[in-house]
Amino acid sequence: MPPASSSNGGNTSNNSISIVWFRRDLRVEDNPALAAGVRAGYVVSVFIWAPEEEGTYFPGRVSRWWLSQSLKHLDSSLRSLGANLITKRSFDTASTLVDVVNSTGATNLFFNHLYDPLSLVRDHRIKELLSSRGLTVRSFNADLLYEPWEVADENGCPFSTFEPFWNKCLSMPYDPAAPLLPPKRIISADVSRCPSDTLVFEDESERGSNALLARAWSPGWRNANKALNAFINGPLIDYSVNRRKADGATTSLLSPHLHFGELSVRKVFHLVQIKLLVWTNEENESGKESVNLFLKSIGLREYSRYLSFNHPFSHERPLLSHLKFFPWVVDENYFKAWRQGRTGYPLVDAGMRELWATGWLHDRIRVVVSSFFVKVLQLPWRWGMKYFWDTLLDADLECDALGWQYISGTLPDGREFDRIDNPQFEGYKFDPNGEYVRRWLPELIRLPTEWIHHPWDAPEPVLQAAGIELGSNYPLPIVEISAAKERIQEALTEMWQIETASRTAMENETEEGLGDSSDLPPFYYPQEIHMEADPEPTRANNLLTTTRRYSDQMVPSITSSFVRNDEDAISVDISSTREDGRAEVPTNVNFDDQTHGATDQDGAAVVRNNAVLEFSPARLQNRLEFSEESSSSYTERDGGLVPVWSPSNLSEHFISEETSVRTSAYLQRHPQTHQMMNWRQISPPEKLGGGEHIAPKCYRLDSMKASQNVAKSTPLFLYHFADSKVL
DNA sequence: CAGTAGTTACT
DNA sequence: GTAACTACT
Repeated sequence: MPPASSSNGGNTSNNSISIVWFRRDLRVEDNPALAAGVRAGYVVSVFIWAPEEEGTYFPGRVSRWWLSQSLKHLDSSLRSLGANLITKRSFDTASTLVDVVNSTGATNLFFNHLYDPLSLVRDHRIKELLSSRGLTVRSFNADLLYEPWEVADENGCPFSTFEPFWNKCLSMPYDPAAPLLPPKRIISADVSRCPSDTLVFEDESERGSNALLARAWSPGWRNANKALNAFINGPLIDYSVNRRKADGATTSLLSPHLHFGELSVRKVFHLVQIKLLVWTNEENESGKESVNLFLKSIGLREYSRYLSFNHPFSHERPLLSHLKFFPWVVDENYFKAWRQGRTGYPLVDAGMRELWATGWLHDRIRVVVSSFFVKVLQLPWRWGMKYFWDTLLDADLECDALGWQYISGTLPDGREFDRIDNPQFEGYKFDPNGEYVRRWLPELIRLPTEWIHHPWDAPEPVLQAAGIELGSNYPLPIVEISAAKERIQEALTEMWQIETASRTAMENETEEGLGDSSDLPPFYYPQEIHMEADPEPTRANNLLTTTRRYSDQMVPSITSSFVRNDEDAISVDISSTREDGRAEVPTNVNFDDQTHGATDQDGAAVVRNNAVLEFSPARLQNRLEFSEESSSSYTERDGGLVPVWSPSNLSEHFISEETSVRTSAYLQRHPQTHQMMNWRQISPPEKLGGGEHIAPKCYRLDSMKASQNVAKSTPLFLYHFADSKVL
């Protein structure tokens, strides 16, 4: 049992022991949790590695590599300040934290907020658990300019589109908190009874590929600052001009640093603002435009957290459900061709090869390949998002969910669904000279620029001269754009039919509840995910060969995932090893076996091999203890802010909220879809009574009315600060 | 002013 | 490639 905290008055005395729990805030500068720990006295810095808790979103190889490097960097910084980083391998973060409390005598726990759905639940649980054990638990904003609950419209409701959200952020009455300097020194607590585990982030097969990464990237918060300075004093001024070039380092390249919190976004914001002032004085219009565009991309990152916080299922469920019945193409061969860069569209293929080889992709090209995935191949977007998650160096659940939802047309302000971007035209836009394509598709290296983005149109002699045999050493288009357009229209027709049938079924349904729980079918993701074919185009043939090269970029298999179970028993079975040679997170690490089978009351979880995370709203709801309270005292800037979940009925609010979100242009052109969906969703059948007369009210497309509906609808999560009880 | 050419597109 | 918006004749 930990020593009970004697001072619960809110002011931690200056000689108490604090755990500073590092997560995705791997820096000593502008780290409010660390600063609070230093202020309070003795510090135990701890990082807990519990990837199994992430379920499906188990970090990919390159992401794990970055993390391992970043932790080394942080550890050396902390050591030079006086306190090393304790690293723990865990299968249950909460019980590991309790262990750390017990072995160090800590009375405070400080950490910085995260906004992904898993963290929201876990952190809330941990706060409850440790508070109940007498600890002072305080959490801070280190990841955002403004906390999600600080940014609301004039009615106090969350925004549902980006533009007004970002305008509001830029015109807040107070500036984002000024960045904190690093502590001058840290007084370490006695951690002799709290030894570190050796964390293993790569296995043998991954080592070679990872060594290459170090040539291109330098993780760590000091390196992040260098990269920031280099960008601000270099490419930033030409950002507006250069950002459309697929090739070359004209973007900031800061996203992996930001993902792991090596860089404070508030510091980025402040430094960039200074440039804006300078260029405004100099009347440098393109410089100003560049800054505003770059800030907008910072804003999109903010918005991704904002969305995730307000709609914690945005990574697995469309925000607008008007495509709920869309018949996606469930074709693993298409998926494979896309991953391997063998679709026959040079810009798409070049992008996929680059991603595969480097873990990096220019923002434009991400749009191109994901749009192709959703619109041309019509594969389920969550496959694509998962693949991005597994392969991107800056894989970020919130950002990627936002991106894929945008591409898929399931955001209120997204693009229309039935618009297909043509990679041929995008190719000449983003890669006018074909340099990017030739770099990643050497088989096309001798093809003239005139044909580089549409080799299928090239005359036979040209192809011959270039050494290209379509269908042999470079594929013909896997799907024609015109065929994709037709298929989209057919599929939409089919979707409306299914919807109508479903609505009819609902009308005849006497029992309630069937509809909502079935909204989210278990996430099926193809299991055989490797990069099988040899990526080197000179040797590649058109067939999807099955030569396996495990040493290269692989998508880690879903070896084990948490499945939230309805029973409150935990059975952890991590040890069962895989027979095949797939990449997986190594498990040969030191960990305490007693955490292994630990039971706790609400984190019920079962690890099953090859199980896929199922994390449905209904189940989440069951897991949360909702608070009755709500509060509007959002004034406190930091410290003690722990979001508390408080809706009465999660799924109901979520769905009714969907209906009031401003409709997209697509819906305006297809009102019948919208009408049906809303009609169905707005209230369960048994409350409908007459039915007919309720429907028209709910799908009114008048945007003013719609925004009022947003305003009136109960927010999905009413967060408030429960810390008055604790501090 | 209408019509046309040129441009830019997006979370 | 299409839509939507600018600037110019």
